Amino acid sequence: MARSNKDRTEATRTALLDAARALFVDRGYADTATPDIVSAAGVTRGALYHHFEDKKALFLAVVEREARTVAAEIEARAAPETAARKALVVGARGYFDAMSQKGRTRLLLLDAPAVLGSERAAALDRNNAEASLRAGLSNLLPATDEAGRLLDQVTALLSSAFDRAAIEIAEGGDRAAYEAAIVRLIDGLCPR
Amino acid sequence: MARSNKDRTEATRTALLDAARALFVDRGYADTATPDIVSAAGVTRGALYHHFEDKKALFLAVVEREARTVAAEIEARAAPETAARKALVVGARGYFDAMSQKGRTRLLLLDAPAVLGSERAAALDRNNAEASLRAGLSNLLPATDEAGRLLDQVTALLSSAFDRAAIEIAEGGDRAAYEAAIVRLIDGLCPR
DNA sequence: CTCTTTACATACATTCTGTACGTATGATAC
DNA sequence: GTATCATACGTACAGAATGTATGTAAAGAG
Repeated sequence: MARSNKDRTEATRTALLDAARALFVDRGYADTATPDIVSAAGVTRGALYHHFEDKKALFLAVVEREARTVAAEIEARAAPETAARKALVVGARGYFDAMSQKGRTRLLLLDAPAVLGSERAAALDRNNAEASLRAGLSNLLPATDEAGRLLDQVTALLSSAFDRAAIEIAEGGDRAAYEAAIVRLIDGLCPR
Repeated sequence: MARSNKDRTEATRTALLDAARALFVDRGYADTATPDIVSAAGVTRGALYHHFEDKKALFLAVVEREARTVAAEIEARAAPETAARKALVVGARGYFDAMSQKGRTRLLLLDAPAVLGSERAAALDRNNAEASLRAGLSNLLPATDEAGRLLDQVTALLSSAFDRAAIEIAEGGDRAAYEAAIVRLIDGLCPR
């Protein structure tokens, strides 16, 4: 079985990403050791440190892939041409569904900010889930209103509220109540 | 200089807490080694592991003390007998002031959830900063309104928004804009 | 004054991370 | 096709960190 270098790289990298994701989700970043990762992936630590600069870089790659997946799952459900408010509510449901996948809150919302720093984590969000939230809000809020003028800040704050809701739901909180609270927050932003 | 056991314990514990706080703030939990902590505190690792079960327990003690300090700083400014909305705005300013202390966002908002778990971190919040927020909101929102009925959830979401704002401000964001956005969120919750 | 407990100090075992070095195989130039 | 190079690993090692086990001196109790 002669494989091209490209194929080998691809196979090894995804094996590492898959194994690392499973362990990071299960035990958290700090309690996951690289020997366990490579053992689960069926490779050696030499392969890991060949493809990734260090453990943190591997974690970053896992998180980036996960964030893209979440964004894609939400996007897949977005009904086009719906009213701005409805689109936001649908987006909220999609986000909570996506974040219900076991361990995603830990991976994306707890470990990522601590390991990568809040700036890198926030940047990741901005390019994925937060981007669609911003788009939705900009459709809902007229630029003339104060909430519209503060679009960036309001987006960041609401995004954080979404994250907290996702965490609470993942830990057994009342999903309907948190969804209602989010909707109430959004409705409050609309001009009166 | 013959000291009682109580005094020795007190002195050693606070020396450890102070040194650990400074290093955790400066480098983060993961990049702070216990040899460095005890060296800065002028004691040995034996003393550390005598007074604290492990590194995590020391971190928890640091975070608990810090959370109480933040709550106290906010409380100290709270003007009694002001209107509900004004009280919340004053509380917001106090929170942002308190969280402006260098490294507090990292300690309380980034490392604590990752190290202690979101549940323990959330519980810490509930007993400190989040408690006064809840009280303020319960004065502002009538229990008959939806926002009032969802007080617990709304408090959690807003608390998270406060935290995100504090992080952004600490990283150079526009404080006035984030304050305005927070106020706009709160005002939106008031019944129309 | 004796006995026990507390508050440390020291030494050790385990484990992890990152690096240095060696090797085999695919890719490339001729 | 072959010589050369680059890539993709595997292995061995150095350094450091955590937690524990064990020893000791001083405080406290009776």
